Amino acid sequence: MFARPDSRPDFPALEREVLDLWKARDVFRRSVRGDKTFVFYDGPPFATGTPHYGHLLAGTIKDIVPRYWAMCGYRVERRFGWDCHGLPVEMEIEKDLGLQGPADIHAYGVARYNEACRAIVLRYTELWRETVTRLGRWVDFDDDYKTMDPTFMESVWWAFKTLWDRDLVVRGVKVMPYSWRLGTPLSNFEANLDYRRVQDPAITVAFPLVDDPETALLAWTTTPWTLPSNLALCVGPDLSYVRVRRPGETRSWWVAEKLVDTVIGEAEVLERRSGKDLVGLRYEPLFDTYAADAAVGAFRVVADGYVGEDDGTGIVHQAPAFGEDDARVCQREGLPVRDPVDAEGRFTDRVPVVAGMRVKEADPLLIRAIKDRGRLFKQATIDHEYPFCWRSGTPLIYKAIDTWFVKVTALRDRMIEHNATVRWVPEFVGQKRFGNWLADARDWAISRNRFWGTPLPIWICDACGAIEVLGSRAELEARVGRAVDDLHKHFVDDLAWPCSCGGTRKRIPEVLDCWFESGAMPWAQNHYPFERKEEVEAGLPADFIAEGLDQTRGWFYTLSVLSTALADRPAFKNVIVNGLILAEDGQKMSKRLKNYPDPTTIIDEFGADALRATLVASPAVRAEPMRFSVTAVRETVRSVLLPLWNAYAFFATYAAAEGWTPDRPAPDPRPLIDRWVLSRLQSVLRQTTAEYAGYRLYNVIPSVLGFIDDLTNWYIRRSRRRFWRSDDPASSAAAYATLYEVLTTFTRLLAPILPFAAEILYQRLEAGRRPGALDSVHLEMMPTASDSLVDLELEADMALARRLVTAARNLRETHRIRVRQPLARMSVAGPRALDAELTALVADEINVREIQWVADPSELVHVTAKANFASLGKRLGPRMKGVAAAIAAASSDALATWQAGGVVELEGEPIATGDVLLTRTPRSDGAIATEGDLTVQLATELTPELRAEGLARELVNRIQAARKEAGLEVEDRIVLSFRTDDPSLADAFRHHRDMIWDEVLATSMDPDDSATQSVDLDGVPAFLGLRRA
RNA sequence: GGGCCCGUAGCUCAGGUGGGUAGAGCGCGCGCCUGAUAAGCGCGAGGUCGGCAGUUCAAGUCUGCCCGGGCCCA
Repeated sequence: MFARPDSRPDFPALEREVLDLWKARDVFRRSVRGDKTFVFYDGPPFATGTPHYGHLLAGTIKDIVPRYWAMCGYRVERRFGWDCHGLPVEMEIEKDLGLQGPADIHAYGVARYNEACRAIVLRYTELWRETVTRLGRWVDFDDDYKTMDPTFMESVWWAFKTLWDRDLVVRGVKVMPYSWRLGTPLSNFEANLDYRRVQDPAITVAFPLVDDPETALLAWTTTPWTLPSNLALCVGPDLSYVRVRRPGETRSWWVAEKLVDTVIGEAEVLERRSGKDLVGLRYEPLFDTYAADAAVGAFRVVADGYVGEDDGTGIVHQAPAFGEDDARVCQREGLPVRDPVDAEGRFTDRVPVVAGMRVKEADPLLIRAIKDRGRLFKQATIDHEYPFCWRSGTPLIYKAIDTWFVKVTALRDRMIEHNATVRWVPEFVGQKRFGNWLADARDWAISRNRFWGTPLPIWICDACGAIEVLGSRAELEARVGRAVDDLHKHFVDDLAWPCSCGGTRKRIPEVLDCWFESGAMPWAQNHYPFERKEEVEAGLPADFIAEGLDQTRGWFYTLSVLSTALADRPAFKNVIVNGLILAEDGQKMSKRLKNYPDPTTIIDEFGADALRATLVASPAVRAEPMRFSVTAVRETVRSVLLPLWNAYAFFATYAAAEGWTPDRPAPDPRPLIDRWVLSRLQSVLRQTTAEYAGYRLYNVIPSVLGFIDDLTNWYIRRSRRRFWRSDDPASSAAAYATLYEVLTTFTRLLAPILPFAAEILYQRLEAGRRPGALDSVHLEMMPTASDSLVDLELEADMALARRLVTAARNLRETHRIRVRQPLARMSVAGPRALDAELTALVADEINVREIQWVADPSELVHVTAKANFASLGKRLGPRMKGVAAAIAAASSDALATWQAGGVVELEGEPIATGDVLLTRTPRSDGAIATEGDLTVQLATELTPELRAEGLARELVNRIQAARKEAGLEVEDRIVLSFRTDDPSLADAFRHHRDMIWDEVLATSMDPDDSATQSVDLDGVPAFLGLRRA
């Protein structure tokens, strides 16, 4: 019936068998069933590399939670998603094709370029599929979604058009890192790739006041080329500024007070004002480039908190086209963006003195011009870090770029309200991190000057500037009068149509930020609203998503923006956020440094379950960083998988030997220890399912570990005899039925986290061996805890019994008395006496003849009292110290009163038993030990009779060892021989002959001279021999 | 520069709303048990709870500042 298990399980090999079984029986597909729906969204990864531990962790979480709900009767669709567009792909292709930036790409041909991107995007998908599958994650790769699918892109257009119609899209400029060599803006990420230490000019320029030409504001800059575009000067509103005059001069200067020494040197302070009191002062423009803007309020002092006084003058020159803060401040002040620099980084004719020159090359000429105007206060150079284009090696500049924005600021309040309904695990991510991010969310720049992405569906008339936004393929086809099958840039850029004004409507060149696409995934994966309309609307918000902490500003955010904008709902109800996985040395995992083991080698060596359990029991499931180490995986095998296997193997070994089958009834009532383990099982079941349901996966493995200890180190240990050569058929039947019930129930509980181990046990314990068993444990229902089986009093009593055993073992060790040596008695003083059955169990375990319950612990120990600060502190407050001292000095009468549960008055305060903590210390140096409220004493005196029994048990131990050494099977009978010169040992052997024969399965004796194997029994020499009968 | 998280034994980590002598696992040392056996169990050593102030009868826990590490943003 049950097969005898392999003694040494090869988990990776067993797991591969499970994978085959799942595939052959189509278990995943069949597990997607149930009449209630649980909605899961899969965040799409970039497939430009191979999966790493972060993906595996997120993948494990994304597997566990859906498996759990599926076992609770929910239908959980799981579709894999691929993020196909975006810069990472483009960068790889540019490298492959040897292209550098937009000019090269245009020359190469956008169509060929984009098709090259398309071809490479799915390069690693097979590898992903293999790894994710091997991990045991159930997710549908066949019905997946890709952000480059025409249906997906069409839904993205619909989403954009919907935002447009709701007035949530605006056109503006954004100051971005810009490579004039490539003619393109870069992402902040790219700008950070190549910082170099360089020398730049650092000049201080004077801006005389219109109303007082003898007084000038001093501004400092390291980019003189931005000065022709100056439109304002900015001060810190709360900084202190002074007007100073140098000795012997008539002119005076405004500068931050803190910086007078560095900027001016020795000077006389004429006037002191805070920044906000300088606001509104008008000054003479430096160049006449944009002098006309004086009419719209340019060339005056404004204030903003970003201005500091650590360097410069505390007064910052504002060129809104070339600085992000400048642009923000000037926009607020109603000033225009003025940019005299073309796409190649050259000055236009707007600045005649340097027209045609690259901005950086123009610096010296401009400085000269400033000097000629008498406006150069100070010229210096600065040594600092400056960003360079990581591809062309030319310095980057910051430059205003035409950009389309989503008006997140208009959605912010609703997003905050929606976020309050989301269960974040851990909580702080939602409340603090994401909450703060939402609270000062800014408008979202969604256009990219790139190629491989979903084109912005915006057409603009080249004559009148009329804007037309499309939301479907059909609309486009209607405009151009033919079918359009692909919406990528190279298919739609040339599509144009006449405008009512007589001009032509042409598409703008930009594509969408690929984050827009991932945020639109709830709709786009189902081609909403063109298909599956009801399904999508019913599926929002999702019940569950999970990603890494880095998605706070990524997917979590874009999902929230779009679901608020499109549906005015939260995007998800529950989210688990995982932390970063670091290498063992605490550094980031780095392919270059090879400071971490390849995930597949870990899985090949230890199995996917071990990896899953390790990851999911780590701080990474609470969004904290985790140091990954092979040791931890090995430890998981040792502490979780092997004990589990051993428990199964123990059961299967004897069930096979005894021919036990699951249809054998268990007696009612069952023995105490069976009721205990069933109670523990139900308690763990209740606790664990609550953790699953609360998405606190990090609590599951720890609570499971406690039960494994109860099961293997106590239940099975104490029940061994009942499984093998039991002399009590009813007890044996109960033991088998109980352990079977425990193992099969526990298996279901573990199935979401350890899907392979659970399946292995299910196949060996149930499938085909029990009527009604299914094809897979993952088609079973998660058991619900049944309160009727829970006996908390019994659990507490058993816990007390185990503490007694521990204390007794401890005493034996300190007094060097091995457990095989029976002792006459153990005396116990404790909180309560155990019943006869448990007392007998403890006596057997620690090998004493009798356990005596002592009512008055003072026979064994001194009792001293201490104040219970927790109960008294609140009541007494400052009087605590005095009362605590009085309690510590309490009389023996008082101590006795407390022990009896009475109340004693001290310092005018009634002190009850609960207000004190009683400490016991052993009274003599006899074999007494205390642990908390427990005191035990072992009677260590040995009578000849006890000594003889001890020797007999030593002998059994030696014979068993010899049996094993001889390679005998468990059930083999033997012929024994024995010889000793020691009279007491000979006596012990004679006296306990029946017990010894019985234990070692001896059927007869050989002559004494056959005993040749020398053994030592506690210092007593003897010889024994044995052979198979 | 800003937001958030982390800092507890050699290592990896627990330590609701402040309250007893700060715990676990691994590693180390010692011992024990055993037909679940290339396992298992017990005991021990090991700590300025990152630092400094403060609040409090009482701080690993609360507050402030500082130091170190990480993620994200600028």
